[in-house]
This record gives sequence, C-alpha cells and structure tokens, in this order.
Amino acid sequence: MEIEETAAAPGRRERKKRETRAALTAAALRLALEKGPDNVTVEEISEAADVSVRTFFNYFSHKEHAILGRDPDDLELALRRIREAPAGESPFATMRAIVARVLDDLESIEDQETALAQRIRLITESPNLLAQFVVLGSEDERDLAAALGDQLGEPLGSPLPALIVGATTMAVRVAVEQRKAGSDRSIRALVDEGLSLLATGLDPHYDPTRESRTDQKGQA
Amino acid sequence: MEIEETAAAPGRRERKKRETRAALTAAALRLALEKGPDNVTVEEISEAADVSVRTFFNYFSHKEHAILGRDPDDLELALRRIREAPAGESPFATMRAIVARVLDDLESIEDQETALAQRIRLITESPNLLAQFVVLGSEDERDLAAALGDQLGEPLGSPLPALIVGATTMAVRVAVEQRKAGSDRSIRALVDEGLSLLATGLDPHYDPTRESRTDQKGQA
DNA sequence: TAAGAATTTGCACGGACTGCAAGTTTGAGT
DNA sequence: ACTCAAACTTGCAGTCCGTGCAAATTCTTA
Repeated sequence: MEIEETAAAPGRRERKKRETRAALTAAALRLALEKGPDNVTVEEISEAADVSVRTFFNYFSHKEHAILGRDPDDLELALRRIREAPAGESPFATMRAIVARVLDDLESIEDQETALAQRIRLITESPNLLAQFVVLGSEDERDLAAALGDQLGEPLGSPLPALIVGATTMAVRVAVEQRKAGSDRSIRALVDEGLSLLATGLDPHYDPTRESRTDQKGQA
Repeated sequence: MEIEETAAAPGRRERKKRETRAALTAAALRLALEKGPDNVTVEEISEAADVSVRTFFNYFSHKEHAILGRDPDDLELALRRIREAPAGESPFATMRAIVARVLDDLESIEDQETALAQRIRLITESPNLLAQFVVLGSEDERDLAAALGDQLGEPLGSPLPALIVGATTMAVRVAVEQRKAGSDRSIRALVDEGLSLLATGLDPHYDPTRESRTDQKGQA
C-alpha cells in the first residue's frame, strides 16, 4: 500500500509511478494557475491526470502538496553540496552557494516561466499554499541544518547551523516579498543584500554585556 | 454580520462577544491538550463553549485559529514599544526587548503552565497548527517590519526591517526547537545566544566582493 | 416601546480526506 | 507459460471542515 519514494531497479512499475506523480503535479500546477489555487478541486486534478481521486491521495496527503510538487532530488543535491563543501568554506558561504544555484535555475530561461517561478507566484498569492510550503520546507531545513552541523563538526546542539539555514531561507523570503511589494531590483540582488547583512551582523552596535532580561534597565 | 474586533463603548453586546471568544479559545485549548489538536472537532469546541457550530465560524475562520487564540493586544503592545523606542536604540535592540518581554511572560509563573507555553507545545506537535501559526505570524511580522522601518526613517523598501523582524522570530523558533531536541539550557539563554549571533554576523570571514553567481569560481 | 442594527442559529451544500475491501497489474520463481 | 504474492488502483461509505443563506433572536438607541 505504501508508495516507495526512491527508484530501485526501474522496472515498469517504478516508471509508471513516476509518470503518475508527474502527471498529477503537472495537472495540479496548470489548474492552479488557471483557476486560482483555492478553486481547484482534487477531483479536477485527478480527472486531468486520469486517475481516481482515491489514487491522488495515495500520492499526496494534501491538495497543496501536489501543487507544490517538490522534487526530493533537489534536497538531495543540496545535501551533497554541503557534504562536499571545499575545506575551509564557511557554512554560511555554503548555503549562499546553494541559494545561488537555485537562483540560476530560476533565471535560466529568460522570461520563459519556470515551474519554480510559477509556484513562487502561487505561494505568494495563497496563504493556504504558503502554510503547507512552510511545513514541507521546515522538514528540509532540519535536514540541511543537521548536515551543515555535521560537516563542520560543530558541537552537537549548537544553534549555529539551524540559524544559518533559517536565516538563508528567510533572506530569500524577504527578497521575494520585496519584489512583490514593487521593488524593481533583481531577486538575486535583493537576496545578496539580505545575505550580506546577515553575514556581517544586523546590529552594528551590539552590546553583548546587555542581556535580555527586562528588569535590567527600563520596562518596555 | 461582521464581528467587530475592537472595543468601543463596552456595552452588553461588546462584553458578550468577548466572553464568547474567550470561552471558545479556552475550550479549544483545553480540548486540544486533552485529545490532541487533530482529534478535536469544531462541534466539541462549540458544544463546550455552549454556542452553535455556525457561531464558532463567525469568530474563527479555522479550527486552528481558536486553538492558537492569539490576543490582538499583544501585537498592539509590540507596535507601541517600537514607536516609543528610546532615541538611539538600534532596531535590533528594540526587537530584542520585545522578545524579552514575551519571555518574561513565559516564565512568569514558575512550573505553572501558562496558556502560551501550552500553545507552544501544541504547535511543535502538530504540523497543522504550525502551518496556521505561520500564516498568522507572517501578518504580524509585516506590521512589525513596517513599524520598525517607519521608526528609523529607513529608506522605503529597505530589507533591513523585515530581516530584523524575521531573524528575531527565527531565533525564537530555533531556540524552541533546541529545547524540544533535548537541550537543558533555558529558553532565554538559547534565544540570547541566537540573537547575539545574528547581531554580530553569521559569517566571520564574509567576503563582500564575492557575489552569488555560480559561474564565479566553481560549479557546485 | 418600536425601529433598526448586530448576532446567533439551523439548514443545506460542496469539498477534503480516511479506512476498508475488493479489483487489477506487475515482478519473480518455477 | 503458470502461479502466486506483493504492489497499486479503485469505489464506497463515512467524518469533518467551512460557507452561503435566511429566519430567529438580542441589543441599542431614538
């Protein structure tokens, strides 16, 4: 009953599963663009992919998962990039490289809308999609942070890896929002600016002696 | 048909609405703790609060909103803190002060579980709740970032305020995850460490001349 | 107290998702 | 080729979420 995620010996079975999954995400994305993500029904998607509704739910636990249709290989790629990071590269730089890679992909086909670009647009327009995207993303972030911490032999339980991963995705998120808000600078430029701010510190006059207790000086 | 959010001249009507809302969130939280957030039905909650199911949906658009039951006053408080920030205080320090305030609240009653603490626990256990929490939270973040940018007369469209707000909430999120992962340091200590890392920079050897293009040096 | 506005409620839907049990297809051994 | 078991698909019944509508009901105010 369980549908395997990984490719074994690609027989007919394996191939068909991949095709079905691809057909479902393609149909889901297309319909979401046409009618708005919240006006698409699972029935329509299944119909378009020519499978039963019940089968849809064998592949995706939520409608949103089909629309987001993330590729597990992407995560795998990022993880490998981390593990194979050049000696001496700072973890932050590693993450920056991974983001750069995604941005390349995003811009690879000029004006030609990438599936990724379309999905980003949908996410910014549907709170529902955003929510599920964050949930899926946070799983990935956990893996990335673990790999990053592993890579630099950081003492276990250090917050640094998680902070770096979280900060990176946040920089991307903020950049996307800025575009949406009307900035005419490129996504890449916006992301770069955000990352450099995060790299060099958000508070130029930070005073480490001052702790966070409210009773130190004045109440709020 | 619309249910007003703000208190005007607190007549009987206004009072009853507040009571109903409070009863619903209280019932929702209690039941979620008892049976697990995903096993509670709206019907049960409404029943416990002694209103009809339909009325429940007049107050909350999702079941999760009732369980999260955030208080609009909290946001208002934070916004005021921003607007009344001492001259010369860095925006990052302002956010840190706001977080400190929340942490005080979290620890105010020793061992006695505060509603906030219970909600945090539920959120970490239910992806569903997490998703809705993020949606609600991102609205607040927008407001906070706007206020922050406004406060320091930052050029409009600067990413700095949004980054600071986002980074702060991320530091809290990471701290909570660390606790969940078994750290025995206090939430406050974990948050402080995260914030100080963000304040002073995540990459000690950051090289601003290197841009994010992949074709600069080596492919991934 | 009567008009009028704000709330509550029941009802009827449409749509998401799940468990179950019966089909159908595929891979492997013989 | 034949057979069997595992993997996958499907229909069905059922629960729950969330919404539009219109009829009560309750509050406010003149």
